[in-house]
Amino acid sequence: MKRDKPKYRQIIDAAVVVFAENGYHQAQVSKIAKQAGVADGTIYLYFKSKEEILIQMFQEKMSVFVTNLKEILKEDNSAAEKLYKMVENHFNVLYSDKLLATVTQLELRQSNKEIRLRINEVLKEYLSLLDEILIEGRKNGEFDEGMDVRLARQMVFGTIDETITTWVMNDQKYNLMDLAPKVYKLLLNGMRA
Amino acid sequence: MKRDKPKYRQIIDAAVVVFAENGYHQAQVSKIAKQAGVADGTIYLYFKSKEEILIQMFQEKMSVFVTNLKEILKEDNSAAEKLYKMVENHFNVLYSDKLLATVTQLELRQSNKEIRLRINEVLKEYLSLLDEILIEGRKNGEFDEGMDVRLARQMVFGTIDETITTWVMNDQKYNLMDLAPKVYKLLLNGMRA
Amino acid sequence: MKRDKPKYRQIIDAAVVVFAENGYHQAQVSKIAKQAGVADGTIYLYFKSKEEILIQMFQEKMSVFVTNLKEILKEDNSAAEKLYKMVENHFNVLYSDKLLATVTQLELRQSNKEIRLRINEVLKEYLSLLDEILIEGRKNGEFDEGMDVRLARQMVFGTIDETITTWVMNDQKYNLMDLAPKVYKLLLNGMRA
Amino acid sequence: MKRDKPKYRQIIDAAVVVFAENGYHQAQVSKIAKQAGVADGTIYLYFKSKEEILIQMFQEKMSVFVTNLKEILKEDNSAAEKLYKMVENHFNVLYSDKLLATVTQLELRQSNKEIRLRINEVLKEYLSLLDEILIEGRKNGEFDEGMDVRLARQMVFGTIDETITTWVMNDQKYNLMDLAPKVYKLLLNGMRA
DNA sequence: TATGAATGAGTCTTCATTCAT
DNA sequence: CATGAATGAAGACTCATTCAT
Repeated sequence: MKRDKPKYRQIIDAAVVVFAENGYHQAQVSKIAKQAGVADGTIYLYFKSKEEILIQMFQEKMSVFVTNLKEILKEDNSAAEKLYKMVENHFNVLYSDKLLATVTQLELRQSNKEIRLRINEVLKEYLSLLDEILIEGRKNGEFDEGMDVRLARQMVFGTIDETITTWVMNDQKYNLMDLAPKVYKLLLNGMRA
Repeated sequence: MKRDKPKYRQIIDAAVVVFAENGYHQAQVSKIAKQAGVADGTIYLYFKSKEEILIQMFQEKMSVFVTNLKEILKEDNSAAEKLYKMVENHFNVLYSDKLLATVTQLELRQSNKEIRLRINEVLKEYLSLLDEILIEGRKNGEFDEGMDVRLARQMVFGTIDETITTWVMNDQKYNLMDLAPKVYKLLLNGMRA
Repeated sequence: MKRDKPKYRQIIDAAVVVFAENGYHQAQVSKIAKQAGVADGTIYLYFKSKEEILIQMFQEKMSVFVTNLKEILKEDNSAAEKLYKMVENHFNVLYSDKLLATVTQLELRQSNKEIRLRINEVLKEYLSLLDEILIEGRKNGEFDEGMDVRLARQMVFGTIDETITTWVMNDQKYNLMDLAPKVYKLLLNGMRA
Repeated sequence: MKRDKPKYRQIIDAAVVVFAENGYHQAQVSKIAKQAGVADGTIYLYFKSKEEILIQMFQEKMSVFVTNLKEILKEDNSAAEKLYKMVENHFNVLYSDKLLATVTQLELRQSNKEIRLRINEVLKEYLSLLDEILIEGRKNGEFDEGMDVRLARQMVFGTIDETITTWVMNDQKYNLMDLAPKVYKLLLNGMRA
């Protein structure tokens, strides 16, 4: 399996650094290769194209969000508590890896429509897990029974996303983690019965 | 004044079409010129660069949002009602001009960081007006007095933005306007005292 | 006659300024028009093309050299004295009009081969007058009777030209006129019997 | 070292041909690439820009003049003999490579001021060696002790340059080498004590 | 005569990808 | 597996010239 080989990881990690430091359009394959310590051509032994690096990088990194969220879902907590942990986790992953935050919130979005559609595919699993929380909360009366799950999910994700993007655009100069409880409270109110 | 000349408008309108149909990076200046019915060089009599077309187009179109929102603020209504009208207006403007919706939600974001910073400048006026609603509602007790206005604004804008982007990504195949009251209700709950 | 109309002169004078200040390749027709205080299109009522401005400008300015040199030839002096006055005049004209010096020594030479051939045509009259001095001097024994007039002319003109070009390239920071007697002496020696 | 690779030389040689045949402004990079038998992009693996080709080409070719002149200076000859050999060498190098003569005397000068300043830098070494001859001759009494070396150098170089340029402009239709002794004699007279 | 808005041909350079070694 | 030299397609922008007014 290619993904387990050390060069595969080297390249993915190099891509995060190069995208964060140079922006999407200045992230040439040769820069990524240099950062990874391999030859340009070697990239193509592991990835079909430059776009593929981007997508696989996103998949790799998203898997952390998904893995963590699955753990959160397994715990014996209320839907509200799960929601809180989900928000906190989302903030925490990007707060802990500021390069990654820059890449996901800014640079990645400069890719073309087709890539972003594929990125959205990757996001879907994460959003489904979020839906599970929302459905559970609606069923057990924590959230409003008339709540539209799809819209609620868009509110949760849209709010989180906007909050983090603003933080990144402001050069990450305030403490993102301080916002987690406040964002949670706002969102919870929105959905409460 | 260049902005009042017919060719200026022709080019702006052509740019919306070409950006929507081809995406930012496939929107060659020659395509825009052809769509506008002018020579390539004519573009540069009205715009300093291709990027400038994008920014000016955004400014022109954003001014509709701002103008409408200013009207809404003048009316003698509760903050909640103003919020409702704001959401409805935002949805309506993009629902009424589906090409524009594609451009603002998808294509515009492919531009580089610098352009997006300038676009954000334009957005600021709109977001300030939104803040006015939120502050008014907080003051008169409609919204929670402990509410963080900046976060609330990010929730409102983030939710609206995510909702519309999802609609565009789904090829605008459902009726966006149906979502306005529901989105409003979710947001209002979030902020209610 | 077009040459007598005021706009013709305005444009020629503007061209000297614009060529000197911006260099040949940055001397756009629109800049010349602006400097001359006329519309772009007006240029083409007086000149067939941009190249034509250059050539006519050179002709106009060269005529000063020629007129002065004709006066010098008429005077009742030895060939050596005429040569001295010729050198002095050449230096003086360009020393007195530093913009013109920049144009003739640097900017004009950036034009293409065809233009420079036409400029050389204009130079020919001047060089023929120089030949007259050389032939006279050779005939009356002032200069070496075995002297090749064409080569001697190339020495005289080449030396003058190189001297002035060096002065211009050094930002005209020393006094060109001080060099006239020394250059004359060098050249005279070269040709003396 | 890039300069030792065969493609580097191929491109330099192709550039001489293309510049000579088409002139500076009609010497498109794609023409040079075609003439060199490489892809357009390959040019940029060896040269930073089109201008850089010009400058490096000039440096490569000028080095022949300088190398030869250094040899001449080493020989145990009078300053006058060295001057003669210098003139002869200068004529001979360009007489032997008529394409190069066209490029140095005509096409190179069409480049902009900045490039010509860099070209002048390259010339300086050559002119310093010429100065050595002149100073030596002045010291040992061969040349006039009151001679201004800078002016004498400008006479020597200006005369040579003008002679060769005239020869090139006349389509190199007479034998340049025949002029060497005559030019030498003229110059020597100019400087003789 | 004079204007100046409009035209559209023309080119350097970048960089993702390939392939001979 | 790994290399990195070579490829070549693609596009924003300038500016001399025209022509309707």
